[in-house]
Amino acid sequence: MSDPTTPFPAAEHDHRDCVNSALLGAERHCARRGLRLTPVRRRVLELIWRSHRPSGAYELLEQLAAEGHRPSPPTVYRALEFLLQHTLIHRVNSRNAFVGCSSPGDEHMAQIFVCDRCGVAIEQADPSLNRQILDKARDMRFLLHSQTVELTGLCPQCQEACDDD
Amino acid sequence: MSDPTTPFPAAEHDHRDCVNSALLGAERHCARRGLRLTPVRRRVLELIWRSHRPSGAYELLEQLAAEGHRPSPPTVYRALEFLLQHTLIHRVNSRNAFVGCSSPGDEHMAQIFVCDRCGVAIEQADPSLNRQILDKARDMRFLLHSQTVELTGLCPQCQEACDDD
DNA sequence: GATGTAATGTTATACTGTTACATCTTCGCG
DNA sequence: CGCGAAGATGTAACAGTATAACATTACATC
Repeated sequence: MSDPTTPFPAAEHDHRDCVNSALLGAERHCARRGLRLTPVRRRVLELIWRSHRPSGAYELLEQLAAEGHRPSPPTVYRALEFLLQHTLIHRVNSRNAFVGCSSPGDEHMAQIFVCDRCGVAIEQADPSLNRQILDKARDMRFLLHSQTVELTGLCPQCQEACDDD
Repeated sequence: MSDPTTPFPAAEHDHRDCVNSALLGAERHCARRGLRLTPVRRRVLELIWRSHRPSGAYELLEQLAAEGHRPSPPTVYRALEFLLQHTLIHRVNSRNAFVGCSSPGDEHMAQIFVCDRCGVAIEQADPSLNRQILDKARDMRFLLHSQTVELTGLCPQCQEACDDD
């Protein structure tokens, strides 16, 4: 059953839609800004979007190697840097991994919810939470540059699965 | 001038007080719970409290080595694990580093503000921010286990310093 | 003092990320 | 077109972070 009360993707969702819209969004964003979504960068983005689970850099390296490219770490890290810089992906600091950004190219404050069990990470940009953080920083006279807000726990699907055990 | 409007430690604050109260707090907490604050663990905690800047594991290793201990990575990581487990320190995920916890032994949701310029990290447990996060998780039917909230930017002191440049 | 558990020592290795420099592509421009 | 500058990729070596696996020692309890 799909559950509209949670942003977590249903197990049976059509993931091709996710990939397509992510790549389309990235292409549009790059085209508009004259950025070069080169084959490596595009491929890395595609690999990251294979699932909603954050991918590690060396995991991506292996996947590229399996396709015959056999790139070296800097190649992948450079692609990741580009994708990060232009907000096509997010870095999940608590896991040293990378996940597709759901509003590509749009610089924004976001929270990332990561499920301990299935590994799925989803992004939320909750306006009132963002506001609260900005207010708090202002109150502290802290000039905010960037934020890492990562919440880990169990997604709704995995809670049900655990109950069944 | 000390500024009561910010929780960032003033440059000229008496840091011995910080260290003493941290160690005292840790000792009390361990005593009450029958935990063993062994020499290594105590020493690592002390080293972390040398400053308000998060320390890396290998930085701690070097400092221990300078004292003649010459421990190996697992020793330090095990001490860190103990200190983390009992909330005597926090891990700063965005830096792979560790900072002293200001309410030792008390499990709590905290936000960490890290200054890009001076490196100082301070901890805040803002109740309304915590509430907001809990509410958000509840709305999403997400069962929250732990959180990483790290905000980077410029502390008040460093903002002034930058203005002078 | 024997015994079981917790803590530490030791070696090796896995995982994550970067430096430095060479080469190649792309693109604007004369 | 050809040239030069900037951008992107290739390559090799290495730096930084963390853990696995197993041996040994210290400690508490009986």
